[in-house]
This record gives sequence, structure tokens and C-alpha cells, in this order.
Amino acid sequence: MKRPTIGDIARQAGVSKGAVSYALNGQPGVSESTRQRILAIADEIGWRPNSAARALNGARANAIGLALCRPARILGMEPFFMELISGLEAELSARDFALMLQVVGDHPSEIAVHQRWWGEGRIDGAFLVDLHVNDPRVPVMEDLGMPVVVIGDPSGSGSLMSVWSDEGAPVRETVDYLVALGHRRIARIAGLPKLVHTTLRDQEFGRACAGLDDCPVVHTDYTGEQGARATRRLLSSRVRPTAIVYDNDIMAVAGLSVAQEMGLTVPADLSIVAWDDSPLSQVVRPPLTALTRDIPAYGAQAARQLLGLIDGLERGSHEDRAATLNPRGSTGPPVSAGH
Amino acid sequence: MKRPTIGDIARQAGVSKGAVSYALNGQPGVSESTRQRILAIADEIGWRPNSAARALNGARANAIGLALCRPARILGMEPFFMELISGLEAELSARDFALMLQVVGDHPSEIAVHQRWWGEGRIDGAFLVDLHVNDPRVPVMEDLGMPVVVIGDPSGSGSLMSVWSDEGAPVRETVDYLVALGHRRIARIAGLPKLVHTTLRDQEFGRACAGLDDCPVVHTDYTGEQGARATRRLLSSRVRPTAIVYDNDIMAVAGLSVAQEMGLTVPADLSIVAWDDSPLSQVVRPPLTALTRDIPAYGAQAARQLLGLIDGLERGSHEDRAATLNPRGSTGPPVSAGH
DNA sequence: GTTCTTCTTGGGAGCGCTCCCAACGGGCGC
DNA sequence: GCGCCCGTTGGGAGCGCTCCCAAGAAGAAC
Repeated sequence: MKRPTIGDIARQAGVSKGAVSYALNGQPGVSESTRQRILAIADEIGWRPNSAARALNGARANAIGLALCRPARILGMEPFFMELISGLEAELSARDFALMLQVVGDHPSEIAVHQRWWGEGRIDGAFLVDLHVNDPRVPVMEDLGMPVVVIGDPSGSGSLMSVWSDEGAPVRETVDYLVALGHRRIARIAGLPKLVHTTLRDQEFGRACAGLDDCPVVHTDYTGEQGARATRRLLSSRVRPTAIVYDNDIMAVAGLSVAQEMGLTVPADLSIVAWDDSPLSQVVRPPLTALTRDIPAYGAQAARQLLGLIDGLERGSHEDRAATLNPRGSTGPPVSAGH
Repeated sequence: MKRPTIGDIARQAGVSKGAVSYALNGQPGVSESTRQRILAIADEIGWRPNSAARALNGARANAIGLALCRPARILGMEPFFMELISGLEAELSARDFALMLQVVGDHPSEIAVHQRWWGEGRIDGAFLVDLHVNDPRVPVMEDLGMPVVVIGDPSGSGSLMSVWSDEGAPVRETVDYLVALGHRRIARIAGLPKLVHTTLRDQEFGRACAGLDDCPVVHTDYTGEQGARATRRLLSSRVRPTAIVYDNDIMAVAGLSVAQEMGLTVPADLSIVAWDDSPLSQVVRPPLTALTRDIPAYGAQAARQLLGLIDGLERGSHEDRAATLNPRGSTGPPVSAGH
């Protein structure tokens, strides 16, 4: 049950290996009639190119690396990654590129995995996600000379190409909207403070809230538990916020439960905004006002950029569309502000 | 910036390529002193094995294939897959196996992807998930001769090895529990009727409900929307059920919202059970009674089985632990049954 | 018919690695 | 001191493919 090789085809067709190679790759060098005959035989005996042999000749690996450095627990919970991956896939599979996926524990092992894959010729490029402030992966990847696309803000991605969306505008849009509704005390329950996009949102939030009353920011690890705890603490303070903006939908849903548990009505007593939309936000009562983004499209764009980079087309970084506010039932004027 | 090869090492060490190969692979054939010298040089010049060259000699690809045939939309929503993947990964990465992931649109293209990967020597084996009734992938994989582990019930996996958990016991446990609480009208909002595990649960549900009042089963596509719609329809019927068992947590959460929207109190007017637990079920009010399963452990077991199969160890299929009922606030005695 | 050009074809090197085979050399038994 | 065995080493074929090079054939121009 040995796999047929181009040698077998050549023998059957009565031509040389070279001719078969040209015919199979659509290259000039063989006549059309010979090509057809070779293709027919190849098809008949079920020939498949051996990627190893191709790779040995300096060809592409036709695979992209993605090492995810997140605890499995969080990974399983957040729709973001699966949506991102399906977006990446849509573009990659159209070009017959596979995705090499590996969950790693920390940055050093993520770096090691990338070095190994690249060194062994298993991948043609890689994505970097969840950019940290002063991310150690960036300088290593810059040195490695491997095509890399950072999915995150260019401020932290060094000389690497990045695909990002503006974090500032959605923050401003949200705060302005809440202020227009009459809110003066807006809190933000944020994600990991180490992440670049968290700090960017923090800064913009601080600026957008200038002139308002106390606008606290609490950092969490994105889990529902921490989102619930932070919410409980905020709502127990003497001057509780009338609106909370969450950094993901999981925490927003958890926060909604806590508010209802504490006897508050949403949105009358508390308005809630979730960053990143998902079916989850629409399924709870009231459905959550959310900052919606087309994550699969975002991933697809990143994949296009990386494939371009691999092809040697030197296009620059790409700014994707920013998230836009999608008001639903969880936001409204605060009862106290009866204007 | 060419990558060093064993030829370079051999030249520097003043030995032959053969000796280097033996030294690097920990095989007998070189003296310990030579081995050490070679390893030192290899380390110094940063040598990495070229996987393509290795694969060319019939070696492993050190990668496993997983083609997911689900719309991206559902994929992004269900925690199940990411948890499964992180479980697979935990075991695979420990053995330095990578996961080749590809999202495909239908079974024919999933089959094509597997054939290509296997034919091209890119993978050493593959997982099959979401087993359908009379699944067309099974006979193809049997013919292909590739190591495959089916993550699903052995009744549908032909001669392929499978890793599964009993679907019957959890159904019985759930129905018995609800009956003990006093419920007589229990409904089931199920997933896709094409899937093997759906039909198994359906059958068992039918048996377990024997002797009870009307116990309808509604099939959906696992989305929150369809779960909500099915719930609304059931609760609008003249004799509405006092308990609903959902096939995933997304639909259970959606169903909870619908019930509350319709002015029903959970669990007094309606008890809710979710199949497959996740933080989501614990975050809503009341927290959902759920059939809990350790999905990462399930995935890890599947990975172990597949790696064993690849190594030629012929262990049989493996039955994993069945899901167990984890009662929370969403179940209780129906108000009508004041016993 | 001859020469030149152009298209087609066969031959073969080389990619980096593994592994078989033969040669070499030192330690041992006699 | 001689021959033998075994541990060590060098040499080299071969994995399946790509691509360069040269040779052959066919057609055009004279």
C-alpha cells in the first residue's frame, strides 16, 4: 500500500520525472498533450504530493503557527478566540494553509514553540495575540526573521506588522453615550492590566471621563467570577456608579446577575455595556448594550496580511474597523437624573 | 542566514554525517565523548532538525489533524470545543505533537482535507468529532488506514477506535431527579437530530419518561435563538412542561431568559437543566442545574488513545466518565405539585 | 538540403536526514 | 605475537521532489 510517486507516473507515462514535475505543477516545459496524459495517470493512480519532499526543496510548509498563551479555562469561555480562529481559517484554508495550534503556559514556552516550528520548517509564519506591555515575544520574533503578524496595537508591536482596531473611539463613543443619557458616575471593569489594549482603553477612559464624578477602573482576569466580585464591590460602595462598562461579555453577564441579585433594576438603577458582542449578550434579560466588532473579519484580515507578507508583498500594518456601540436594553437614563 | 545542517556539524566536529545523526538521536553507534562533542557543537551553532527531511525518511509528522465541520458561528459560541481542544493540546504538546486545525464547510471537504493531510504526510492521525448517524467519514477513514480516534459513541464509529461517555445514565439520572421532585411533564430541547449522541439521548429520554405525562422533544441547531424559540413555543402550549432539559448551556440560558420574560419564576414555575456545564451556567440567576463533565480530561484521554494507536499499541476503545448531575438553583419542585 | 531557432524531453544533482555497510582499530584470549 | 571480536567511525545510497542543463526533434529561413 505504498504511495505512488512521480517516479511511478513517469514510468507509466514513459517520460522522465522532470517532465512529470512540470506537468503536475502547471509549469511550462511540457507540451499540452503530454501534460494531459500525465495528469490523467496521476489522477488514476491517486498520486498526492509529498509535502515533506516539497518542503525539502525550500518550498513552503503551507502552515501558520498560533501559540495561545492563555489558561485553558479562560480560552474555553471566551467566544473571541474561536471566532478569531474561524476568521483566520476562512482565509487560510482558501489558500490551502493549515493552522498549527498549540496552547502554551507562558511566554518563554510560546517563544520556544515558535522557534522550534520555524527552525524545523514547519510553518511559514505566525500570529502573535494578546500583546503585553513590553512584550518579550516581540524582540525575539524580530530577530527570528519569520513573517509575523501581531493581532494587536502597533504601539507595542515594534517593527512587526500588525492588524489592529482603534480602542479609543469605542471608549469615547460609549462614555459620551452614557453621559448623554445623564450618567455622571461611570465605572469600568477591565481585563488584565498587562495587556496593551487594556492600558489603551484605561487611558482613553480616563480622558473621556474628565469632568465627570468619580470613574473607577477595576482590573480582573476576564472571568465571570472576578467580574461578579468587582461588580458587587462597586455596587456596595456608598456612591455607587450608575453605569458600568465591562471589558468582555462574560463579565458583563456576571455583573448583570449581581445587580439583579442585589435588587437593582437594569437599566433604571444600573446601565451595563459589554465590550465584544456575542450571542450571550443578546440572550440575557435585558439584552446587553455592546461594543460590536466583526471578529471573524478581523481574523481574516490578519490572515490576509500574513499571507501577503509571506508572499513578499510588503504591505504595511492594517487598521481594522473599530468596534461600534450597539445599544440594547441594558442602558438607559439613570433614575436619579430625572431631566 | 542559512540554517545549519548536520553536514555543518560534521565538518566542525571532524566526523561524518552518519555519526552526527546517531549522536543527535541518542542512538548507539557513537562513543559518549564524540556524542558530547557533537551535541555541544549542535547547540552552539543552533542546529534544529528539519522536519521535512526527517519526514522524507518515513518519520512521523508529529502532528494530528482535526477538521471541524461546524459553522463558525456555533463554534465561537460553544465552550465545548475550546475546552476539548485545550484537553487534546495538554496531552499532545507534552509529546511534542502539534494540532493541525481546519474549519470546513461539510463532510465531503472534511474528508478531502484528511485525505490530503494524510496523503501528503502532514499528519500521523486524526480525530473525528460530531459523529453523524451513518456518518460518511467513517468508511473513508477505515479505508484510508490512518490512525483515527472517534470522539463519540462506538455505535456509530464502525471499526474505528472511539472515546465516548455514556449518554444514557445522565438522561436517566436527570429524569429520575426531576420525577422525584414531583415533575410529570418534562420536555427536552435537543440538538441536531443528525448527531449520534442526540439520537441516543432521545431514545433514553423516551424510555426514562415512560409512564409520565407528555414529554415532548424539540430539535434545534444548538443556537440560543432556536433554544429561545423552542422554549417559547413549549411554554405557550396549553399544558406547559414544568421542567425542560436542554442539550447545551447556551440554549438553557436562552430558555431561562424566555421563561422570566414570560413572567414565570425559575424554578417554581419551571425547572431548567443544562447539558454541559460552563461558567455561563453559573453566572445567570438562578444558576443552572447542569450535567457536568470534565471535557478537557475527555480530550486528553482521546489524545492518549490516538498517540497509543500511532505507536502501535492496540488498546481498545475507552469509555470516559459519564456526565453527572450538578443541582443548582434552577431546579426544584413544581408549584402545582404541593406534596 | 543545410543551418539556425525554438519547443520539448531526458538526465541528474541536490535538498537534510536516516540507516545500512564496510573499514578501521584497540583490547582480549590463545 | 597472532588472530578475533566488538565498539566506533566514514562512506554513501536513498527518501520524493524541484529545477537546471543539455540533447533531441521539429519547424522556419535561406
